[in-house]
Amino acid sequence: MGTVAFSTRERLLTAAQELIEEGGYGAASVIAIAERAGLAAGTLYRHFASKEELFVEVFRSVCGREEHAMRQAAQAAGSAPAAQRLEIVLATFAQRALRNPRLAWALIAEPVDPRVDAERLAYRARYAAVIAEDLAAGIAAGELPPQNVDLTAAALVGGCGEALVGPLSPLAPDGPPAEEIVAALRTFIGRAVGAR
Amino acid sequence: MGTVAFSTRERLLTAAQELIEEGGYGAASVIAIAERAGLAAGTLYRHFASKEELFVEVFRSVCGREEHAMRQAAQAAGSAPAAQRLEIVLATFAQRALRNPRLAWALIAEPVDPRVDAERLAYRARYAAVIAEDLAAGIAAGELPPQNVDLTAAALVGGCGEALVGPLSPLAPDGPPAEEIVAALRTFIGRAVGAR
DNA sequence: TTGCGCCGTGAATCCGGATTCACTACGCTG
DNA sequence: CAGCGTAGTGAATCCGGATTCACGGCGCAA
Repeated sequence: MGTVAFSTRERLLTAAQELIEEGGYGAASVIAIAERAGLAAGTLYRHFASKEELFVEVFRSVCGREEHAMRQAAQAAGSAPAAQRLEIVLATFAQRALRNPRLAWALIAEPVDPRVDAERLAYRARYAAVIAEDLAAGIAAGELPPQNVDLTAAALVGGCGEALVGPLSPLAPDGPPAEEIVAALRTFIGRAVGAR
Repeated sequence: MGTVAFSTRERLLTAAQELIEEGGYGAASVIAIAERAGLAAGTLYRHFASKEELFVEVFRSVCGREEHAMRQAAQAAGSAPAAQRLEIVLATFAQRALRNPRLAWALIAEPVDPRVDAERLAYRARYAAVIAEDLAAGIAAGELPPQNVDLTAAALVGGCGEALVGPLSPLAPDGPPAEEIVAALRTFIGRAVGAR
């Protein structure tokens, strides 16, 4: 007991994620993935119809985790004023990204095959949806001024993403410390949202 | 007089741009580009060391044009209050993008080879620099609250980009009309920047 | 006219990965 | 033990584009 036997499928998924984490999509070739999972290339196809399918699944699991973390943060900040809740939710997103930069970069900005990219789009929309909910609640409560909720949400997600692209980029090793970035981001968010 | 003879090189560049405009990078294969320019594939290599080099050049010329347009808009709005100038500059960016969605999408979001992608990053930074200048001026003039200029600038560029990704996406044909998007964006920008 | 570059040609070739598939190994069941 | 199914193997193959290069014309200068 204790040691769970990981299925081959799972091993392939983690192998892929690890490789992406270390060297981006480029490093995650079928051969490299299989090798890390202790298998031969052909075996991958016993478990996934294609490499792309495997990637999509990795993408989903990681992004799903992020979305979940954001929702949890929102939950936890339940009673705070709307603007603060939004700051907290997006700061959560940013902090998590900064803690695992290479993976975050892969999810946010690195070029990928179109089908995987579609997944990216989808998850951005979901992140935006999380933001939009809180935004709408804040407006309804009279805490925030009326505004185009969907656009503001998209702009916030995009804004945070872009603000992180620099710091996350595998090319630009070290910029300002994470806390500073997050703090500045919170100021930005608070204002953008129309908090007095 | 009047009719300028376009060099073969120029014809290849416009052919590539047109193809990207119509069908994205995927549509711009070496053969398609050469064909549209009225040439054979091999000829492209008499004028560019590689396909990539050609792409980078297209990218630069288009993005350079955008940057120029933004700077001009900033110039023209010279006397307006800082927040308004920023709105105007970014609205210019957005409007131009919305007028040529497929190309804008290719420049802003479509997956490309890393070297071309590097160009994208570089130009985002230049757009951000344009914003940062006005931002800094506004703060110096006491019109805007002090803030992390670079981060705000990046977040604004990213925010506008993301807000446009939906509307621009070749997959999602028609959302709200352009003016509405631009108007909502201006509200967002004004607030994000800290205008009273 | 001959010689020499320059521009252009496009079929043949290269290239880097994904994908296939005939085969082996192992464990289970009748 | 024979039969069968599942998991695994990895060398061979496929694939889609970029890239090469041996081979014309064409115009200019000697």
